[in-house]
Amino acid sequence: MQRPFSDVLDRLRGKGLRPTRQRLALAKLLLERGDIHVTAEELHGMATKEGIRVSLATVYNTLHQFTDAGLLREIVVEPGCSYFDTNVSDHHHFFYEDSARLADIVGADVSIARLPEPPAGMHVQRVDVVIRLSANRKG
Amino acid sequence: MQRPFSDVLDRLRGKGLRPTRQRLALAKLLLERGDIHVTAEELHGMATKEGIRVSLATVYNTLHQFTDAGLLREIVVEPGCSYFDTNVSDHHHFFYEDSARLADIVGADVSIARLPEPPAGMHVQRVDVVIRLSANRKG
DNA sequence: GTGATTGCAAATCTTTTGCACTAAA
DNA sequence: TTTAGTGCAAAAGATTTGCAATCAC
Repeated sequence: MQRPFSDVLDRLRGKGLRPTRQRLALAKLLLERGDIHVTAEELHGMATKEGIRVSLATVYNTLHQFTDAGLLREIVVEPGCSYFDTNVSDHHHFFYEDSARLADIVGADVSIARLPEPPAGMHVQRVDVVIRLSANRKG
Repeated sequence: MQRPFSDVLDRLRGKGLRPTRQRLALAKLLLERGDIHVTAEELHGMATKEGIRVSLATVYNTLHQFTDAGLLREIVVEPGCSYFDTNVSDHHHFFYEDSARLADIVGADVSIARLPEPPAGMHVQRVDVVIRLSANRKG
């Protein structure tokens, strides 16, 4: 599952994104560690922790460039904060309301039996399913 | 479907919300005109247009009080802006990405065939399905 | 070199909050 | 009266943008 460094570089190049120091470092953080969901703030924190110097503005810009390039998927489940998902395949999410965490649902575990016809002149861009979870009351 | 004024008043009272001039006016705007989806800014605009003087801060507070009381449902589909839905029954949404509009999907038109088991100690609070639509390319 | 990218700080946008004032019960 | 609710302006977050400095090619 782990891809070699040169692959990240190629993936950026393949999308027409110049592989700058910052983009490479962020791409490695994001794409070489399985499926994760991060906010811009969190990714900035991860970078800082690893000694990568990058501004928060660049993190935001980079996340959106990666999203536009199809390397990430943006998910909004709560007001005031976007998550970015490194899993860009067709899948849905659990959202833990108590901890504000997202988790992927294995594709086959949710299936939509019937989809309504999209209105005339429209086509379906994407279907998002979010299952919101709370902790059971103790006792 | 249209309920009389006194009913709005009773609904507020029933929820323990003191029926102030502002709350009554906003409740009438929201609850006496079928199913709608509004942002705080839009509702404030609607109120202003009808000559109802109410501050944007009060609109925000009121929307959240109504949501907590179960009179509205909050929906987030894009970063930086919440919608409030007057339809609080179980249903899902179309989201028109081009115009940033929401529309209800009739309940029976979407059905989820299989739901994954919620993780241990968790229960499902709500399932949100958003079908994102774009206009077809002309030509 | 040259144009794309970055960093910073300032700007923007949505939403929340503190607090004196007003109104409902 | 007494307490909840309102308005305003200021604060708080998340995100974006302008622009000079820097980097990839």
